[in-house]
Amino acid sequence: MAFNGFFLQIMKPFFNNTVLTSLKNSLNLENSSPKTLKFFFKESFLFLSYCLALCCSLKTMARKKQYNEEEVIQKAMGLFWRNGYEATSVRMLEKEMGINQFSIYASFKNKQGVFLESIKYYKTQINIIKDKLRKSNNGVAGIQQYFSDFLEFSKEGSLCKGCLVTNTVNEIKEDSDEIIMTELKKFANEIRDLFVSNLKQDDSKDNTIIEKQADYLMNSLLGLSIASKVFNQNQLEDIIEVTFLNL
Amino acid sequence: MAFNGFFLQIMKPFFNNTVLTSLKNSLNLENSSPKTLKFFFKESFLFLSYCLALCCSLKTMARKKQYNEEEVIQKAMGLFWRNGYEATSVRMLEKEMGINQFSIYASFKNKQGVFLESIKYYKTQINIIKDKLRKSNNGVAGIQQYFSDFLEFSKEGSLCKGCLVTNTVNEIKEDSDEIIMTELKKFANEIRDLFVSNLKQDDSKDNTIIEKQADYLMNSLLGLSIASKVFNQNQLEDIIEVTFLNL
DNA sequence: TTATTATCTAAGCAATTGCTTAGTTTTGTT
DNA sequence: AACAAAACTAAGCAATTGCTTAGATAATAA
Repeated sequence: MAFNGFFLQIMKPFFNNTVLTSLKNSLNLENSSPKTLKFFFKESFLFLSYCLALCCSLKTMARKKQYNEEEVIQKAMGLFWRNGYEATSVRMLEKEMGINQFSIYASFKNKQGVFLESIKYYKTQINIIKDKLRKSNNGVAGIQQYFSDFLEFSKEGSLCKGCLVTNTVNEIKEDSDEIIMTELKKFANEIRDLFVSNLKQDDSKDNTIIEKQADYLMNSLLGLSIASKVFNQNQLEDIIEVTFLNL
Repeated sequence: MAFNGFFLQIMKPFFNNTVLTSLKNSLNLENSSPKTLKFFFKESFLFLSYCLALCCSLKTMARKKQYNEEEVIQKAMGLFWRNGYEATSVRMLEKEMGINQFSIYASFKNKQGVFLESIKYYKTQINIIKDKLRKSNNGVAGIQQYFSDFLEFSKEGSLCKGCLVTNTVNEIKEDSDEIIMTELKKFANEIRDLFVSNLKQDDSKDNTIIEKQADYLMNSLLGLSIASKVFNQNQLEDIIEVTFLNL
């Protein structure tokens, strides 16, 4: 039996639009807002009965999703990268992603959700140069190449956008968005671990030196993220050169 | 003849409140908004006659200013430093500075004016450690001490606020506030020049090396501004130590 | 052709923002 | 005590913000 308009009409008085959409898309309540969860438990009996009815609905959807989520997230990531998190409004996202606000909220729940998906996409892209470093097995020279690759990666035409993660860490306050902060710190630690791994390829370095040098390299990378917006290409290359003189 | 309510009443229909306040405080039209200037020129005849009357007003003000501008700017600077420029609303400034919004606009013209005054004050404070570096005549070791002094300077209790200038550079987009960007770049160049000056105390360095090392040090300082918010004290000290191994 | 869902459109909401207004209160001078 | 200006208070404005609603339209399967 198909999930039909009759059931939807009956459920409407109990759930708002985005909840209904969520219900249709998935029964996964993970990350639902407390308000939504509270409402769900409050109407648990009715909810259960409708879920039963929903589970009976086996027919494929009449209309397939038209926009590709990865494509629109890529566009959103670009905007966040150029503008920063706070200065990017949902209306700007709507224009850049090419889908309307309702679809944004239906697919990603809220602005933060769009941003977190953008960070995930950013990770897949920067993984290209991280994998290059991982596979190079080239110790410090590999890390130096990573720095150059990173500068190339952060360019958009003549515009240098720095690192999306570093930009955002410096922009939002820790207490204002813990989820985002946690993700960003995780990301930074992954890069640091990679540096440690490559530094360990030099048997002459003991662990204390390696930890210090890893922090030193992270600091330089943080600096480059900002410097890339202010210094010219020659200066940036010189900075990398001097950075690696004694490693 | 005193500047009295009669003149003020007559001028009121031609000027808004903040212009009237400005008129009373000063005849300096520098940095007046184009709208204000246009209005001034538009009513130049009337304006000139009132200026004449104003110039005749020799009596001292009945009531002295009660709040100290430097004190309130110091408080504003602290807020901008902790929160960032955009995340600091005028209502928050009002609370922190302890004066009402009208007085803020009367004294500083707009939010940007408050921020620019805050940057000026920030400069007077960081000049303490810049002067220490300038007078130390201690080459690279003096610069290293400056790094440590900077970390101490950026602390507020256990909170590390980074560099007010670096924070803001990373937060606002270049095209969104040119006046602020210009001030911030000027500030950075002053510090770089100081580094160059100290590096030159080592006769063995030629100019090319010095320019490279100055950029390298600026990059490290930019990095520290962010790192100071994330890394612990030992890590920061290690970063500085490793940074100066290359010089 | 009909049913169903995806996606859109237009409008709206409450809160926040930078800034202004008009009148009131406070304070210091005469 | 009166006068004059500083500073305050309360309210307001237009624009922007994140997010929601209700109905309409488009696209696909049956």
